[in-house]
Amino acid sequence: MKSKDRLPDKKSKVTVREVALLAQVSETTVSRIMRKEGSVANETRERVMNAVRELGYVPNRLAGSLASLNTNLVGVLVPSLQNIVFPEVLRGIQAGLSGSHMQAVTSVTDYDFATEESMVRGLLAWNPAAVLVTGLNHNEATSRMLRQSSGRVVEMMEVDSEPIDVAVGMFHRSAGYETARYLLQKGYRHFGYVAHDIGPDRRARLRHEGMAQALSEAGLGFIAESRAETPSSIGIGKVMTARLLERAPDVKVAIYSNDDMAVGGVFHCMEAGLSIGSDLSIFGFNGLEIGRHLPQPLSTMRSNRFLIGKTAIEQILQSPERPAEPVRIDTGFEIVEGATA
Amino acid sequence: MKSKDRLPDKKSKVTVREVALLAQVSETTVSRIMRKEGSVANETRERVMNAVRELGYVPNRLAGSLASLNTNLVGVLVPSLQNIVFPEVLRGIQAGLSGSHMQAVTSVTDYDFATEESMVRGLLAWNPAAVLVTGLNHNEATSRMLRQSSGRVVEMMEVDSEPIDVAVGMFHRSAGYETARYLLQKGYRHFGYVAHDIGPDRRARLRHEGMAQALSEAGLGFIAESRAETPSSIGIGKVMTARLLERAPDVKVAIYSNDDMAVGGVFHCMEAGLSIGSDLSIFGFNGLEIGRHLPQPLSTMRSNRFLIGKTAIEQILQSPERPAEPVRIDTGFEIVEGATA
DNA sequence: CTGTTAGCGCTTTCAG
DNA sequence: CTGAAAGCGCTAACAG
Repeated sequence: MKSKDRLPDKKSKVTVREVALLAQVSETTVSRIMRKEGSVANETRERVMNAVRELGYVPNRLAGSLASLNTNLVGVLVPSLQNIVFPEVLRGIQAGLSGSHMQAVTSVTDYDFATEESMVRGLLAWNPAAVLVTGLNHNEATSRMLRQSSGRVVEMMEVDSEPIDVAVGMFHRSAGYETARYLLQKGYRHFGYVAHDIGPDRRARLRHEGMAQALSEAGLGFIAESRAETPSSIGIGKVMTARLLERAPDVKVAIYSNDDMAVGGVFHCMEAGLSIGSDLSIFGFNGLEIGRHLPQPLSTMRSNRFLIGKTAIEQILQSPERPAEPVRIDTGFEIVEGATA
Repeated sequence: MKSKDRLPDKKSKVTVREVALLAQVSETTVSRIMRKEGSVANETRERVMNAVRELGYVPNRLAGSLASLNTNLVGVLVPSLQNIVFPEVLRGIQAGLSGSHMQAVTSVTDYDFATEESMVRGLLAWNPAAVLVTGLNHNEATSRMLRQSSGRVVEMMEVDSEPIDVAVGMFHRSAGYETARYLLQKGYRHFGYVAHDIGPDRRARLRHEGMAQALSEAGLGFIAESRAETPSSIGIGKVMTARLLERAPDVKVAIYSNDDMAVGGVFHCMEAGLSIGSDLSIFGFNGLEIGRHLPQPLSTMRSNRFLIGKTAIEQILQSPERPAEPVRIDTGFEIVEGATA
């Protein structure tokens, strides 16, 4: 053993008690100093801080939070980390959190309501200051727990229906509607739809509904739809595009459930020797970085994912209390005019 | 108010006490039942569970963990969520965790040692059963805290040097070396290097060292290097590739710091009308999904990110105690033979 | 500016 | 199989 014997013993835990003893003050004073709250004589503070350093004291938040009846925890539930969308929401959350003393606890539901329920239960057990969940749909038990929980509840990504406390996101139905309107105005008449498994993805379904409505108002509809039974990926986007064109070779523009799928469509066309924009036009959803850098920039609809995460945190930082009426914050969406549609 | 008055009052918190009172048993018994530990009469158990349901009781883990002196928390620290690499590690972690009763608390360091230090301090305050950090390099204070902490410590991603407790990952130096060897064997002699800002990215630096060594052993070296001062992205990969070729038009193969950068290189070539594989060959690192689906599949080196996360969790689940000697677990790497090099 | 006194809600012996 | 008592480590009043 080469370590100096003066190092704190790893066995014996150091608590406020040890620090107080060493610094010759009360535990309260130590606590006050650690929390940077109340006023303390400079001389005392230094004595205590020296003891803290000497002992390598780290306050136990379990005890602190239990005593003060409030944690600095924010529980976060996202459905997936498979594509870059939710990591970007998480980045927004981290950005919003930085500077605050809050800490995020993240779990992944895999788009499954039962999993969501057990994770919400697990999160609430920590008495978080807030819980951020994805979407406005949950099962009965989850909704009840969230409604009854003492902290704030933010439902992220969509504002299409009424939230429990506050919702931050966009209107997916409108996004779908505007997508179809945009393409109709560009003169397209032969529409196809390519999607991942949107069964568990209510927001993708809402967008599809909006598109269908706009088309129907124009006396049109999708000539063909090609839906996978797996989560979205570039690979499955390629496969589903091939399938769409086999089934309906006269499709002139394909709307995709999201950018990952759309990029797959772009790659399919490149390989099949199809000219994108004339043989087949492509429109995505999300506005991911990759779309901007494709040889022909992807036409798509930007969702403001980072902003959603950041705004969600700003909301809960603003007030520890729920508003009298549920609030919806629309982070909007914009058409990204690319070269593929 | 349309809610039934029989619903539990949202104001008054329910604790073991309330449940015990309603079920006519002691708090101890309630606690035992909630923890599924020790033996209880079936009749009693049912009475208690009914009370639990009626009151909507959720045990407070803060109190529980404080009393039992151990949490089911796993603290996780990753440097970034910008590209899909670390989300995939997190997926592995979640996968390893599912079925266990552990919960992950994740934070992002932004490749900054000082940030890492404060986050490690913040995590340790929750008395986690384990902490998973990225990489084997930390600042002095962080290393000390990790060494002295009571739980397990896993250092993820690399095994190039000696860990504190257990390291799970690959040898990045060897990966770089093998990359260059592979390309040398294919007959390449004019090498270029394209990178993001690898200052804070020790693993990318190790790979670069490995490449340089292999080249030097062959009496060669990089003709030109093009390094950005920003994090990796497809966009910056494009820009840096253009810059490399301006500076050194005779480069025949470019090795990239990772796949994001390499995909940018591919897109640059497509736009510039360069034939990939003959005008310029491209080699990445990571083996991301997108590379497999490019019109010409990307030649790259697969890192097993999901496996790293999953293995890290398996290690800490295996034993709550640190091994006598630090352990390194090599998750390996493999050349992915694509069409770009 | 500092200390005293009570808990926070749960788990843990240890008896019965 | 069940309960009583004694904390876990910290913070919140309230005095002084």
